[in-house]
Order: sequence, then structure tokens, then C-alpha cells
Amino acid sequence: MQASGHGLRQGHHDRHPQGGGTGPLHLPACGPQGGTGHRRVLLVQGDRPRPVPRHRGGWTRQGCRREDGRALRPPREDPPLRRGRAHRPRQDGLPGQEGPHRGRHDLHRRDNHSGRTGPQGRRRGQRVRRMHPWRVRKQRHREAHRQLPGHRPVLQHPREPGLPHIRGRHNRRGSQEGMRMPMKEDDFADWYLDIVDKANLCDKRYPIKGMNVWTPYGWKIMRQIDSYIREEFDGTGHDEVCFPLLIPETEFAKEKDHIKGFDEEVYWVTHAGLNELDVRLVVRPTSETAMYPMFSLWVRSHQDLPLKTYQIVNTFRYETKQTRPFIRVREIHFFESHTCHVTEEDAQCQIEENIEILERFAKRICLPYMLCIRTEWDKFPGAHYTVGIDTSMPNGRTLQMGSIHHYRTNFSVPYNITYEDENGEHKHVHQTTFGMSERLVGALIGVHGDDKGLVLPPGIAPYQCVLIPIFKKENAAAVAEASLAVVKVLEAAGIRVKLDDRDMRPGAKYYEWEMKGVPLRLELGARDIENGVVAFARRDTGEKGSIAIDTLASGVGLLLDAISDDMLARAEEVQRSRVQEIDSLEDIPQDKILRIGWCGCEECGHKFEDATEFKILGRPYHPEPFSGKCIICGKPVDKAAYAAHTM
RNA sequence: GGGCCCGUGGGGUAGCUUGGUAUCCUUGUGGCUUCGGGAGCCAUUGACUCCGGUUCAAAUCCGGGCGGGCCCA
Repeated sequence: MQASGHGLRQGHHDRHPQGGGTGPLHLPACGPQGGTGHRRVLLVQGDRPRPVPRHRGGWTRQGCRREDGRALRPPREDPPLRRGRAHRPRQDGLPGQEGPHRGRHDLHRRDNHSGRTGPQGRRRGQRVRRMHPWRVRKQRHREAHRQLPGHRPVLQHPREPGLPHIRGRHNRRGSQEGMRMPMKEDDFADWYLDIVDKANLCDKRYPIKGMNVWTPYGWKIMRQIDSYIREEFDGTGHDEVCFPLLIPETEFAKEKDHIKGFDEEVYWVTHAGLNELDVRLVVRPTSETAMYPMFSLWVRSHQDLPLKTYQIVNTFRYETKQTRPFIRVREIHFFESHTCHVTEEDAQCQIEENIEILERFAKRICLPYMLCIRTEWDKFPGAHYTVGIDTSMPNGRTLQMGSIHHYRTNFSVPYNITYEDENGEHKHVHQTTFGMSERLVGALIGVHGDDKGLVLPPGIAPYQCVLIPIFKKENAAAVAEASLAVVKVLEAAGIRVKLDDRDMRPGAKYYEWEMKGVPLRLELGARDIENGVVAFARRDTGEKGSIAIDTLASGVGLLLDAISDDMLARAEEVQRSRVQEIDSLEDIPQDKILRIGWCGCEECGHKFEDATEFKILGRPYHPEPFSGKCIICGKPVDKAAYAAHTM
């Protein structure tokens, strides 16, 4: 700030809410509003006090009216919708819509005295100067405006005083800022975004919607998931491959249903340098059409079968709906296996194997799931049938984490993938695929997280335990040494451990690592060293205790196993409790997965979906005993179906 | 396809109706001090989405672009 060519500027210390502006007034030496940051204050020389303009900040926006009663501008009935929840009007009719604001404005005053202004900075702005002509005009204009009939200056903050404090913005104690988070059950969407942000799983600020940056912590989680996938598929005779990102339009268009299913959400490469391409290129939304032209070259004899491949790559889909980290993105970190078999039965065996793989995999990452054979109108474009892998989220919606498809010969015919059998006959292969994505990370967040933040299963946590040394001034060196020894023991036992010896208060570290979901916290202080133990606290249950230092590695191992088992058991129980059987369209619980009778015909299915806005997930892959009636047509049925709101 | 709303430091925001002053919290940085559940103090970096227009003067008003969000079909 500087004295401009106009000769004077005001600092905030000059303002006063009562300022009428009609004549010279003496300023308070240091009013409650004064002294916001002495950095900003400008001393101006002068011999006459100047009028004090009305303090503008924190005043109600009030529409003003002319004599005829018409508004000069439409008065704003509601606070303007700006960024931040604190602006939203209360919808619930609870007390708080009226009355003096007791939050921000007053707090500002308090803060202004909080010591940020130095001793020298408090008595400034006493000398003022004659007003510049434009300011005089403006002052008169405002004064006239204020005297219009209907003008009601209200000394009340425009924000609703009764709104709950969100994220500590109005908190008296500044240190609480940013620590609070939305509650998981109350507002899942906000809670989820908050956790992604605070646990630093990805950075959403990349300037393309739906394309986020994997941060080190988030990427460690994803890589751990990938490593399990590699272990499982390598162990079942699959070979990892890596196909190009781009697919010629000519290949992409070969399977009609497939292209129809994707044509609204693929990215196109149309130019190379300055020239338009003769054949446009598709950025893969999935890799069938990239792989299968090559499969037709690779597969020649029945001895080449089964061909079992997989790859972990990124795929691209132009999502038009609202994107969300990990759950709905445009660049997808994707796993996909592709297999070819001699017969439909062989392919079916592969589906069974995939389900076994999934079972082991899901246990390791502690995710409950359900398998449903998707409806005809919801199956993968080009598939014979699709098995969806769903898990349920805290808001009652289901999240599809992956899918398993049986293609029969739907792709091998257009892509001409044939083999020569023992008799010299040429036949089309039967194919399957199995795909999962970074949605697994989204599922982990939603299924296990709580109001303190992320909770990671030990199997995928980048750090399975974190060791926090409790220093005192006199014993810092000894504690540091003992901590290093503990870390060495644990690392030797193959446990991923993090030593947090930053210069922070222990409590602050506890909160931080709880937010980041580390399954087990270890503490080591003078007390523990004396007793020959290490203190621990479980993230999932909060349970605290101590482990003898002699049996540290095995003790920690046992605890991690117990955490893993308990987390899976609890999540499975929650999932079971979210399923509810219904037999009529009346009183449908909106936050449950519905188990219904459905005759299986498309007409009834669509009727049900239209009437309830639920989506039919399909029939359970593993048949379940059921006897009832189709919820629409009333025909007796012996097979269940599941339906849910989906993410 | 139609309609509506919003773009202010790294994050969250105030200010916009009535043009002139960029507010507060948090974060970051340096220092002192402290450490068994978010300590404190001192100093300090950092922003008006872009392009036009109106004006002596635009975060503010007007038009357009870009970006984001919501509703309807």
C-alpha cells in the first residue's frame, strides 16, 4: 500500500461502523475494528480529521427501495450462494435464522487484539487528511442512498448465525482450523472428499476434471493392491503384457455392441503434429479392441490355449457426470485379464478361477463384496454375460469395484481369433475378462474409514505401524537410540514401519497418522524403556496396551493379523446388515440393498427400476434359496435378485 | 438441447448490492520454546480465472472466452 496520486488512502484502522460521513469526526484511538495487521497501516499526514466512511465488511446486504417501493435492485432474500457451506441458508427451520451474528464478526474483533498487532501498531491512524473530491461525492452519494425510504442498515452479519461451524472456520481457537471433518454417516460425499484431501491420497488440483495426481501415499496403496494382483495372476498361470494406449478406429469399430457402448465416452486422437490423421485413434477405454487383433495372430493351434494374459495400465473414459477421486475418474488405473479357451466350458472354468482369485484377494485387502450376474441391459457391451463385483458404501449406495465377463465367441468372431483343433478344424476361441480398478481404493476409504479419518487394512497400508518416540529434553538421545533399535527389529521381521521423529508434539502426530489410517501406532518413551515395553494403540478399535520388547516382532505381527481379521469381519457384518428383503413397492428403505423377487423379464425389470429409481444389480452368482413372487407381475419365482442405488 | 449459479494466496473464505482500502482462519518458511492426545510466542512468503468495455479509478458494473457446479429434457 502506498500513498497514491490522490493524496491519501485509508487504512482499516480508520473505519467505524457508526460512521455517518456528514462531518468531521474524531477517530477512536484504536477501535475494536482497528489495527488489523499493522503491516497494512498507512500513516497519512494532515491537519483535519476526515469523515469516517461506513464500515462495510460484515454488514447485511439489504435491498434498497425507491419512493415508489420498487427495488433499485432486487433485494437478496437469501445470502448469495458462494463458496463454502457457511453461506448456505438453513433449510431445517431450526433456530438460528435470526438474531445477532455471534460468530465471525466478533471473533475478528477478538483476533484483532490477539497480539498480532505489535505495541507500536496500536495507536495509528490518528492523523488524517482532507478528503479527495471524488471521495466527498461518493460519501454524499452513500449518505443519500442510506436515507432512501426502505433502507434498513442491519447491524447483523449476513451469514446465518445458527449454522454449524464447518472445518473450524469460526472457531475461537485457530489451531482447530482444518482439523474437524464432516461425519461419515451424516454426509458421506463431503466426508469422502475430506479424507482424500487430508490423508493426501491424491491431489485433485490437476487442471483436468477427473484426472488426479497420485501422491506418494496414495500411490503406495495402489501399488500394494497391484502387487497382490500380480501375485495372484502370476500364480495362476497368467502372463503380464502391456499393450499400446492407442487403438485404430478400424479395429475399435469391429464389434458393434462394443463400440456402441463406448462411443459417447472415448477420447479421440485426430491429429499428429499439424496433420489430420487418415485413421483416427481411440484412446483405450478398455483393451479388448487393442488386444484381440494381436490375439488372432498369437493363437493358431489348440496347443496355444488357454492363453491367459493380464495387464495393469491406465484407461480413459470421458465421464460427463460429476467426477470423484478414485470412484469416478476419466483416467483410470486399471487391471484387466484377458483369456482365450477352446470351449465355452473351459472359459466357464476360467470364470470360476477368477472368482477364487477374487476371494483370496478381497480377504487380503479386507473388502466384502457381492457377486451378481448383471441384467441383459446392463452387461458389458459385447459380453455374453457379466458378473458385477459390488460393495456397499456408508451412504447405502453400492460401488462396483470390478467385473468378470464371459464373452463366448462374441469378440473372437469379428476379430477372427481361431485355433486349429486336433482334427484340423478351425474354431473360434471362447474368451473371458476380469477387470478391477482404482475404485478399490475408493471402496477401502468408504468401507473402513471413520470419523477420525482413513483406516487401512494392514495388508495394504504403506506403513503397517508408526513408531512415535516421546522425547524429553534430558533423554532425547536415549529415546532416539531405542527407537532406531525397535525399527530395526520390526523391519527385520518384514513389517513396514515408519519412525516419526519430527519435531512436533506427540498428540499432533497421533492425529495425523490416524487420519492417514496407519493400522497400529507404537509409542516409546522413558516410561516404556524403563519397563521394557513398547506401548501400542490400534487404529481400528482404539484399543491400547503394551508389548514386551523381547517379543516385539511376533507381538506386532499377531496384532496386525488380528486387526486384519477384525476389520474384514466387521465390514462383512455391516454389508450383511445393509441388505433388506422386500416384497412390495411400498415403503422401500432408501439406504439399503434390496433383495427382491423378480421374474427375470426385461419389462418387469425396467418397470421396477423406473418406479423405484433403484438399479437391479442382478441375480446372485452363487444361487441362493428363495421363494416368493415377482415384485412387479406377481409370478412365483424361486430366484432372488438384488437392487440398489449405485454410486 | 434448455435454464440457473459460481471463479479471490497451497486449502477454506470475507469483501461485490452502493466501484477507490484486498479480510480472517489454516497451511508454508525462519527462529525461540515445548514434547505420554491437535502447545505457545516472534518474524515472514503467498491471491482477485482470462480478454475486452464503461470510468479519473474495476475483485466489484457490462459483454465475451475459459473453467467449475446445479436443475430440467
